[in-house]
Amino acid sequence: MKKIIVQLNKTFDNRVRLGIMSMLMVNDWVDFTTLRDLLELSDGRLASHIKALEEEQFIEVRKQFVGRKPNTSYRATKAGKKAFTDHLDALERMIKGVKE
Amino acid sequence: MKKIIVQLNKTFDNRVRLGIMSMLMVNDWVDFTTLRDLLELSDGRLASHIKALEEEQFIEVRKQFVGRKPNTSYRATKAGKKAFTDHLDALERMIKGVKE
DNA sequence: TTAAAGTACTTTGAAAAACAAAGTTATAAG
DNA sequence: CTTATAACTTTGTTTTTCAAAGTACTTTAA
Repeated sequence: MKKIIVQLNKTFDNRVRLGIMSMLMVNDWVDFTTLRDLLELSDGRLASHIKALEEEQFIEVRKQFVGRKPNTSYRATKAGKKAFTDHLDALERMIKGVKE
Repeated sequence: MKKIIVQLNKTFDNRVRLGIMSMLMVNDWVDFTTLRDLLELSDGRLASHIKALEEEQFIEVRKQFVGRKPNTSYRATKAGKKAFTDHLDALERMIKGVKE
Protein backbone atom coordinates (compact mmCIF):
# COMPACT_ATOMS: atom_id res chain seq x y z
CA MET A 1 0.00 0.00 0.00
CA LYS A 2 2.46 2.62 -1.18
CA LYS A 3 2.05 5.98 -2.88
CA ILE A 4 -1.56 6.46 -2.01
CA ILE A 5 -2.08 10.10 -2.65
CA VAL A 6 0.27 10.62 -5.52
CA GLN A 7 -1.95 8.56 -7.78
CA LEU A 8 -4.73 11.08 -7.51
CA ASN A 9 -4.57 13.71 -10.22
CA LYS A 10 -4.13 17.23 -8.92
CA THR A 11 -6.11 18.63 -11.83
CA PHE A 12 -9.21 16.96 -10.46
CA ASP A 13 -8.92 18.47 -6.99
CA ASN A 14 -11.81 20.70 -7.87
CA ARG A 15 -15.57 20.31 -7.99
CA VAL A 16 -16.06 22.29 -11.15
CA ARG A 17 -13.48 20.28 -13.04
CA LEU A 18 -15.02 17.04 -11.80
CA GLY A 19 -18.35 18.29 -13.09
CA ILE A 20 -17.02 19.21 -16.52
CA MET A 21 -15.23 15.90 -16.92
CA SER A 22 -18.26 13.93 -15.77
CA MET A 23 -20.35 15.62 -18.42
CA LEU A 24 -17.81 14.96 -21.10
CA MET A 25 -17.32 11.35 -20.19
CA VAL A 26 -20.88 10.56 -21.14
CA ASN A 27 -21.64 13.18 -23.77
CA ASP A 28 -19.77 13.92 -26.96
CA TRP A 29 -19.48 17.60 -27.75
CA VAL A 30 -21.22 19.59 -25.10
CA ASP A 31 -21.41 23.30 -25.74
CA PHE A 32 -20.39 26.20 -23.56
CA THR A 33 -23.84 27.40 -22.58
CA THR A 34 -25.13 23.93 -21.78
CA LEU A 35 -22.17 23.32 -19.56
CA ARG A 36 -22.54 26.71 -17.93
CA ASP A 37 -26.26 26.27 -17.27
CA LEU A 38 -26.13 22.68 -16.09
CA LEU A 39 -23.23 23.28 -13.77
CA GLU A 40 -24.63 26.65 -12.74
CA LEU A 41 -21.47 28.62 -13.26
CA SER A 42 -20.62 32.09 -14.42
CA ASP A 43 -19.03 32.45 -17.84
CA GLY A 44 -15.73 33.42 -16.37
CA ARG A 45 -15.55 30.63 -13.89
CA LEU A 46 -16.44 28.01 -16.45
CA ALA A 47 -14.02 29.45 -18.98
CA SER A 48 -11.15 29.40 -16.53
CA HIS A 49 -11.62 25.74 -15.64
CA ILE A 50 -12.08 24.82 -19.28
CA LYS A 51 -8.81 26.54 -20.00
CA ALA A 52 -7.06 24.52 -17.32
CA LEU A 53 -8.39 21.28 -18.76
CA GLU A 54 -7.44 22.33 -22.26
CA GLU A 55 -3.91 23.10 -21.19
CA GLU A 56 -3.63 19.59 -19.82
CA GLN A 57 -5.04 18.39 -23.14
CA PHE A 58 -7.83 16.64 -21.30
CA ILE A 59 -10.49 18.30 -23.45
CA GLU A 60 -10.63 19.69 -26.98
CA VAL A 61 -12.62 22.48 -28.58
CA ARG A 62 -14.71 22.83 -31.68
CA LYS A 63 -15.88 26.22 -32.84
CA GLN A 64 -18.61 26.47 -35.44
CA PHE A 65 -21.67 28.43 -36.37
CA VAL A 66 -25.12 27.08 -35.75
CA GLY A 67 -27.27 29.16 -38.04
CA ARG A 68 -25.80 32.61 -37.52
CA LYS A 69 -24.71 32.09 -33.96
CA PRO A 70 -21.27 31.09 -32.81
CA ASN A 71 -21.18 27.80 -31.00
CA THR A 72 -18.29 26.40 -28.99
CA SER A 73 -18.31 22.80 -27.93
CA TYR A 74 -15.99 20.63 -25.92
CA ARG A 75 -15.28 16.98 -25.61
CA ALA A 76 -12.90 14.87 -23.59
CA THR A 77 -9.79 13.69 -25.39
CA LYS A 78 -8.59 10.13 -25.13
CA ALA A 79 -5.92 11.28 -22.71
CA GLY A 80 -8.52 13.16 -20.72
CA LYS A 81 -10.76 10.14 -20.38
CA LYS A 82 -7.84 8.03 -19.34
CA ALA A 83 -6.64 10.54 -16.78
CA PHE A 84 -10.11 10.82 -15.35
CA THR A 85 -10.77 7.11 -15.07
CA ASP A 86 -7.30 6.60 -13.65
CA HIS A 87 -8.11 9.19 -11.05
CA LEU A 88 -11.41 7.58 -10.16
CA ASP A 89 -9.80 4.15 -10.02
CA ALA A 90 -7.13 5.44 -7.68
CA LEU A 91 -9.80 7.01 -5.52
CA GLU A 92 -11.75 3.79 -5.38
CA ARG A 93 -8.67 1.76 -4.56
CA MET A 94 -7.83 4.21 -1.86
CA ILE A 95 -11.24 4.10 -0.25
CA LYS A 96 -11.60 0.37 -0.42
CA GLY A 97 -8.05 -0.65 0.14
CA VAL A 98 -6.64 1.38 2.96
CA LYS A 99 -6.36 -1.19 5.72
CA GLU A 100 -3.36 -1.74 8.00
CA MET B 1 -30.60 16.84 -12.94
CA LYS B 2 -30.19 19.98 -10.87
CA LYS B 3 -27.53 21.21 -8.49
CA ILE B 4 -24.82 18.93 -9.66
CA ILE B 5 -21.76 20.50 -8.22
CA VAL B 6 -23.17 21.92 -5.03
CA GLN B 7 -23.63 18.45 -3.63
CA LEU B 8 -19.92 17.85 -3.60
CA ASN B 9 -18.31 18.88 -0.35
CA LYS B 10 -15.70 21.60 -0.70
CA THR B 11 -13.75 20.18 2.22
CA PHE B 12 -12.94 17.14 0.14
CA ASP B 13 -11.55 19.07 -2.83
CA ASN B 14 -8.13 17.97 -1.76
CA ARG B 15 -6.10 14.81 -2.19
CA VAL B 16 -4.63 14.83 1.28
CA ARG B 17 -8.01 15.16 2.92
CA LEU B 18 -9.41 12.37 0.76
CA GLY B 19 -6.51 10.24 1.93
CA ILE B 20 -7.02 10.96 5.60
CA MET B 21 -10.74 10.31 5.40
CA SER B 22 -10.24 7.09 3.47
CA MET B 23 -7.95 5.83 6.18
CA LEU B 24 -10.36 6.77 8.91
CA MET B 25 -13.35 5.24 7.22
CA VAL B 26 -11.85 1.80 7.54
CA ASN B 27 -9.65 2.11 10.58
CA ASP B 28 -10.61 3.21 14.06
CA TRP B 29 -8.05 5.40 15.75
CA VAL B 30 -5.12 5.89 13.47
CA ASP B 31 -2.20 7.76 14.97
CA PHE B 32 -0.35 10.77 13.70
CA THR B 33 2.84 9.05 12.65
CA THR B 34 1.06 6.21 10.89
CA LEU B 35 -1.00 8.68 8.94
CA ARG B 36 2.04 10.76 8.16
CA ASP B 37 4.10 7.81 6.99
CA LEU B 38 1.39 6.07 5.00
CA LEU B 39 0.32 9.21 3.23
CA GLU B 40 3.92 10.36 2.90
CA LEU B 41 3.39 13.83 4.23
CA SER B 42 5.41 16.25 6.28
CA ASP B 43 4.32 16.88 9.86
CA GLY B 44 3.17 20.35 9.04
CA ARG B 45 1.20 19.45 5.99
CA LEU B 46 -0.58 16.60 7.74
CA ALA B 47 -1.29 18.73 10.80
CA SER B 48 -2.85 21.50 8.75
CA HIS B 49 -5.27 19.19 6.98
CA ILE B 50 -6.11 17.41 10.20
CA LYS B 51 -6.91 20.77 11.71
CA ALA B 52 -9.25 21.59 8.85
CA LEU B 53 -11.09 18.30 9.28
CA GLU B 54 -11.27 18.80 13.04
CA GLU B 55 -12.76 22.25 12.59
CA GLU B 56 -15.49 20.73 10.46
CA GLN B 57 -15.92 18.13 13.20
CA PHE B 58 -15.32 15.40 10.69
CA ILE B 59 -12.64 13.80 12.84
CA GLU B 60 -11.89 13.66 16.56
CA VAL B 61 -8.68 13.39 18.54
CA ARG B 62 -7.47 11.22 21.36
CA LYS B 63 -4.26 12.04 23.17
CA GLN B 64 -2.67 9.46 25.42
CA PHE B 65 0.65 8.03 26.46
CA VAL B 66 1.85 4.73 25.15
CA GLY B 67 4.50 3.75 27.66
CA ARG B 68 6.24 7.07 28.18
CA LYS B 69 5.63 8.41 24.71
CA PRO B 70 2.85 10.72 23.69
CA ASN B 71 0.49 9.29 21.17
CA THR B 72 -2.15 11.20 19.23
CA SER B 73 -4.79 9.32 17.32
CA TYR B 74 -7.69 10.32 15.15
CA ARG B 75 -10.90 8.81 14.04
CA ALA B 76 -13.80 9.89 11.86
CA THR B 77 -16.85 11.16 13.68
CA LYS B 78 -20.31 10.06 12.69
CA ALA B 79 -20.83 13.38 10.95
CA GLY B 80 -17.50 12.95 9.18
CA LYS B 81 -18.39 9.54 7.87
CA LYS B 82 -21.73 10.80 6.69
CA ALA B 83 -20.25 13.83 4.98
CA PHE B 84 -17.68 11.67 3.27
CA THR B 85 -20.11 9.04 2.02
CA ASP B 86 -22.50 11.76 0.92
CA HIS B 87 -19.69 13.29 -1.05
CA LEU B 88 -18.77 10.00 -2.66
CA ASP B 89 -22.39 9.26 -3.47
CA ALA B 90 -22.80 12.65 -5.08
CA LEU B 91 -19.68 12.04 -7.10
CA GLU B 92 -20.93 8.67 -8.24
CA ARG B 93 -24.31 10.03 -9.18
CA MET B 94 -22.63 12.80 -11.07
CA ILE B 95 -20.40 10.48 -13.05
CA LYS B 96 -23.07 7.98 -13.82
CA GLY B 97 -26.01 10.24 -14.20
CA VAL B 98 -24.99 13.24 -16.22
CA LYS B 99 -26.84 12.58 -19.45
CA GLU B 100 -28.84 15.15 -21.45
C1' DT C 1 -32.21 52.49 -35.47
C1' DT C 2 -31.14 52.41 -31.09
C1' DA C 3 -31.17 49.51 -27.36
C1' DA C 4 -30.85 45.25 -25.10
C1' DA C 5 -29.39 40.63 -24.95
C1' DG C 6 -26.66 36.53 -26.16
C1' DT C 7 -22.06 34.07 -27.02
C1' DA C 8 -17.65 33.25 -25.49
C1' DC C 9 -14.33 34.72 -23.67
C1' DT C 10 -10.12 37.74 -21.25
C1' DT C 11 -8.33 40.69 -17.80
C1' DT C 12 -7.75 42.40 -13.26
C1' DG C 13 -7.47 42.16 -8.66
C1' DA C 14 -8.45 40.26 -4.38
C1' DA C 15 -9.24 36.52 -1.22
C1' DA C 16 -8.54 31.91 0.09
C1' DA C 17 -6.00 27.75 0.20
C1' DA C 18 -1.90 25.14 0.18
C1' DC C 19 2.67 24.41 1.20
C1' DA C 20 7.59 24.34 2.59
C1' DA C 21 10.67 25.36 6.04
C1' DA C 22 11.88 26.41 10.37
C1' DG C 23 10.80 26.85 15.20
C1' DT C 24 8.79 24.88 19.57
C1' DT C 25 8.07 21.97 23.79
C1' DA C 26 8.72 18.06 26.04
C1' DT C 27 10.39 13.50 26.77
C1' DA C 28 13.68 9.81 25.96
C1' DA C 29 17.44 7.22 24.35
C1' DG C 30 22.45 6.71 23.57
C1' DC D 1 25.24 16.25 26.78
C1' DT D 2 23.71 15.46 22.31
C1' DT D 3 20.58 13.63 19.29
C1' DA D 4 16.09 11.83 18.28
C1' DT D 5 11.06 11.40 18.38
C1' DA D 6 6.32 13.22 18.72
C1' DA D 7 3.19 16.57 17.51
C1' DC D 8 2.47 20.50 16.45
C1' DT D 9 2.62 26.04 15.38
C1' DT D 10 4.31 29.95 13.04
C1' DT D 11 5.86 32.54 9.17
C1' DG D 12 6.05 33.70 4.69
C1' DT D 13 5.52 32.56 0.00
C1' DT D 14 3.30 30.58 -3.92
C1' DT D 15 -0.69 28.76 -6.05
C1' DT D 16 -5.41 28.48 -6.79
C1' DT D 17 -9.82 30.17 -7.09
C1' DC D 18 -13.18 33.36 -7.97
C1' DA D 19 -16.04 37.49 -8.68
C1' DA D 20 -16.59 41.40 -11.37
C1' DA D 21 -15.97 43.94 -15.16
C1' DG D 22 -14.55 44.50 -19.83
C1' DT D 23 -14.50 43.08 -24.84
C1' DA D 24 -16.05 42.06 -29.56
C1' DC D 25 -19.27 40.61 -32.34
C1' DT D 26 -24.06 39.32 -33.58
C1' DT D 27 -28.88 39.16 -33.23
C1' DT D 28 -33.40 40.18 -31.77
C1' DA D 29 -36.75 43.48 -30.03
C1' DA D 30 -38.96 48.07 -29.63
